[in-house]
Amino acid sequence: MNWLQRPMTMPFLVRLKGSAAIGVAELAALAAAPVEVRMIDAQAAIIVDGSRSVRIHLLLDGWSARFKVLENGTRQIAALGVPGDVCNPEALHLDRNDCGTIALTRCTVASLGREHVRALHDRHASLRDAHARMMAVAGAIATQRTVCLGRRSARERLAHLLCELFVRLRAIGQVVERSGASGYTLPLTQAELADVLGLTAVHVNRTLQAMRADGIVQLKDRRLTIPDPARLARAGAFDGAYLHMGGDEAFARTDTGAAGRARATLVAA
Amino acid sequence: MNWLQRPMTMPFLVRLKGSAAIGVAELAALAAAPVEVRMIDAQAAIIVDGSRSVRIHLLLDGWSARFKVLENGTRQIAALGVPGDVCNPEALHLDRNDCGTIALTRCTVASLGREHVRALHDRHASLRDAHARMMAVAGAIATQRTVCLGRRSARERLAHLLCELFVRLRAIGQVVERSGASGYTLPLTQAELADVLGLTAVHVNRTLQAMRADGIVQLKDRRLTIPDPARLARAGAFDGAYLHMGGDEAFARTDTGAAGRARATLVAA
DNA sequence: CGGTCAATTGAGCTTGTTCAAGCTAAGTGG
DNA sequence: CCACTTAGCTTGAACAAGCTCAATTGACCG
Repeated sequence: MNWLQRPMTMPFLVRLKGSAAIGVAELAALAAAPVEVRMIDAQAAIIVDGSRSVRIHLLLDGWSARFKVLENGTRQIAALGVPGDVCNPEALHLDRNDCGTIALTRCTVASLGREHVRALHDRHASLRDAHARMMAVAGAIATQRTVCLGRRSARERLAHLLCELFVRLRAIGQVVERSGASGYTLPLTQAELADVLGLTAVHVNRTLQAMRADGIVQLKDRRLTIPDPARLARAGAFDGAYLHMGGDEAFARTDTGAAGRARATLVAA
Repeated sequence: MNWLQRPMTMPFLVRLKGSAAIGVAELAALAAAPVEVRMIDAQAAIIVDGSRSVRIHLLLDGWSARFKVLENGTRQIAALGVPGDVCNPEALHLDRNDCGTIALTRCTVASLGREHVRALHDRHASLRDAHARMMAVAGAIATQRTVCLGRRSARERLAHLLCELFVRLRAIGQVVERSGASGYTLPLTQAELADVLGLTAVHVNRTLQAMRADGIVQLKDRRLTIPDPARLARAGAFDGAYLHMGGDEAFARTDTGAAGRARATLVAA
C-alpha cells in the first residue's frame, strides 16, 4: 500500500492541507515520489547533528526531538516533533543539519531526497507554500520557546508547553475529551521535559507535583489530563496565535484586532 | 538615487549575494520594485506585534530587535537585526506578525508589499532561494538562542552572543581589526543585552565586568573590543557553523567531517 | 543647574540546582 | 516463582546563580 494511503499518514495530510490548498494533483505527485519509509526505535537517531542535509524527513507517527548536546554533557531540546511534522524543513535550504534529531518514541519516518522535494516544489507551487508555511510556524515556535526560557518561571514554562502541545495535537485529532476534561498522550519522561524546558528533572518533578496539587493537570502513565484548559492557559500565559492552527476555542484571545492582541488576554471557558 | 545603489544598501546586497546566485536581472527587478524606504528613530516601532503582515521589511542600516512583552511587563528580545537582515522573512507565509520589531538605533528600513515580493519570487527563483535561506538561517539562530537560554550560564550566553554578532557583522564588513584585536560597534544598552540573554541588567553588568577583568572583552562607549576572538569563542563554547556564513578563520572547527562536528571543538588562534 | 539615561554597587533573598538516596513497577534469567 | 536489574519518579538538604530593591555615580542635554 502506498505510504500516502496508510491511516498513519493522516496527521501529515491534515497538516499539509491546513498549510496550503492541496489538490489531487499534488497528492498524486507525492504518492509518485520516491519516498522511503523507515521505522525507528525509541532513542535512536533520525538525523545526526552536523550531517549533510540530503534528505527531508517527515514524522508520520511517534514523537521526535531536535536537540543539541553541549560540551558539559547537558542536553537542550530545541523542538519537539509530533505526528505530521517535518523534522528538518530548513534542510532544503542549508547544507548541514545544525542539530540532531532523535526518536522519543518508536517512530515512523518518511524521507525524501532534497532534489525530489525541489522537483515537487517546481511542479506544484502549493507544496512549496505548504513547506514554507511549516518552516515559518516552526520558527514561530522557536521564537516562543526562546521567550519562555528567557522570561518565564518553571511553572509557566511547563504550562505553556502543555498548552502548545494541546493545540498541536488537537490539530491532528490526538486530543481526547472525556467528561469535560481534555487530555492527550505525553510520552516524554520528566528528564526529557526538563531538557525541553531548560530545567532539571528534579525541578520538573516538583513543579509538576505543585500543578497536580493545584488541580491544573494530571500526568500519570504518559497520559496528561487537563481538567480546565482555560485555567492551564492562564497558568502559562498562553496565546496560541503563533501556532497559526486556528481552532482556538479553548485558548482564544478576546478579540482579533491589533490592539486586543497586544494585551493578549485569555478567555475563560 | 535608486535605493539599491545607495552605499547604505551594501550590507543587504552582500547578504543577498551570499544566499543565492544573484545576477543583474535580479538586481534590476529589485531596483524596479515599488520599495518604500523609511527612516525610523531609535526605540520606535518597525512592526507592531500582532499586526497583519502585509509588508516585508529590510533593515538597510541600523539595529533592530524582535521582541515580546509579557503580561508581567518584562520583555524578551527574540532576535537582533543588523544591517542587511530581513526583519520578518516569515511574514511572507503567515498572516500576522507574531512579535513586535523595534529600532534599537536610528534605522533605515526598506519595505515591500507581500504581493510584490511574491511577484519577484515568481520571476526570479534565486530571489526566492535567497529569501528561504535567510529565513532558514534566522531559524537556526533562534534554535541556538534557545539552547543558550536553556543550558548556558550568564557568562557563556554573553560570550556566545558576542561571538555570533562578530560573525554576522564580519560578513557585512562591520568588524574592524586594530593592532591584533578585533572589534565592532555594539549599540545595545546593558538592559537591552539583558532582554536578549534572559537576564537582568544588573547581572549583565556584573558578568560584563568579570569578563572585562579577565581580559576577554572591552566594552566602552558602544565599542566592543575583542583582544583574542578564539578565547571569547572558548568562553562561549561558540561554533559558528549554524550561521552558514563561511569565513570561520577565527572561530573554526577542527575539521568539517560529521564526526568532528559532533564534538564541535574550537581552534585556538 | 536640574533632569534623564545608563552604568555601577551593595545586601538580602528566591528560584532552581546538585548530590544523594530511596522507591515503584516492569522486565529478565534462573 | 523469586532474586536481580533497570528506568523513571520522588524526596531531602545544602548550595549557588541570578534576582530584587535601592541607592550612587557620571555623562550629557536643554
